[in-house]
Amino acid sequence: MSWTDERIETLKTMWEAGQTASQIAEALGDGVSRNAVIGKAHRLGLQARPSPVKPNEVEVPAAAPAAAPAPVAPVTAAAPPPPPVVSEPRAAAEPAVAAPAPAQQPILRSVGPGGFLRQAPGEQQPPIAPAPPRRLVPAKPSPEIAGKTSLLDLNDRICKWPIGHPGEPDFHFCGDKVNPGFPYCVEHCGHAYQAQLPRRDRRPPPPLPFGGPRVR
DNA sequence: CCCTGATTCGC
DNA sequence: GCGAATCAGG
Repeated sequence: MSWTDERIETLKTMWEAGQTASQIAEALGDGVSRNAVIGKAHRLGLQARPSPVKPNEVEVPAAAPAAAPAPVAPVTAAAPPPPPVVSEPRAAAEPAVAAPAPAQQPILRSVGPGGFLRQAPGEQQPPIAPAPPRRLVPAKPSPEIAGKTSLLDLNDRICKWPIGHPGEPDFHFCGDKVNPGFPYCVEHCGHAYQAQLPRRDRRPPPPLPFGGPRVR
């Protein structure tokens, strides 16, 4: 796949929104690597953005007046404006009730009242999986959702648990790192994969993140 | 280890 | 122009 205008625009927008190169690469899909994104971003001229390995360029050789570049601000040059870095709370793990979520050393599997084993996720389908929203997929990433985990940011390793409701301005996804092998993070796996009680004893409907009355 | 962006360089 | 390889910091 080549760099079409749309893909370049997506790259630009996401890059400027502070998305990482990996996120952009996976959002673009089609085997676009992180390096491809970075390379293209640089070629497009849009670079900047704090790099972990490029903190600053101190320019104080001092004793070289002839080769010294022009002074910048004669008056108060000691405080350059801070870069507009929107520190992205990409993993706002809810403090919550500290769900233990004992990983999965043995396969995560619940036992029903009759003593039968339930299927573990991965063996078939999750019993309760939030349905993805239909429609309402912004064609262009908008700055409104910058910082939030939008649909564009979904990939194989971040939690796809929806936060809020589709259509709401702040609708986004959890975005935390997934519990490996699951589509959700450890905490939300605990919400998604619950042992089902027999139908007779199950009065309240399952806590679907979509559809049902507002959770949280 | 994982992650990040920057740079290089052969294609 | 492109992007894998590589580098280097967190």
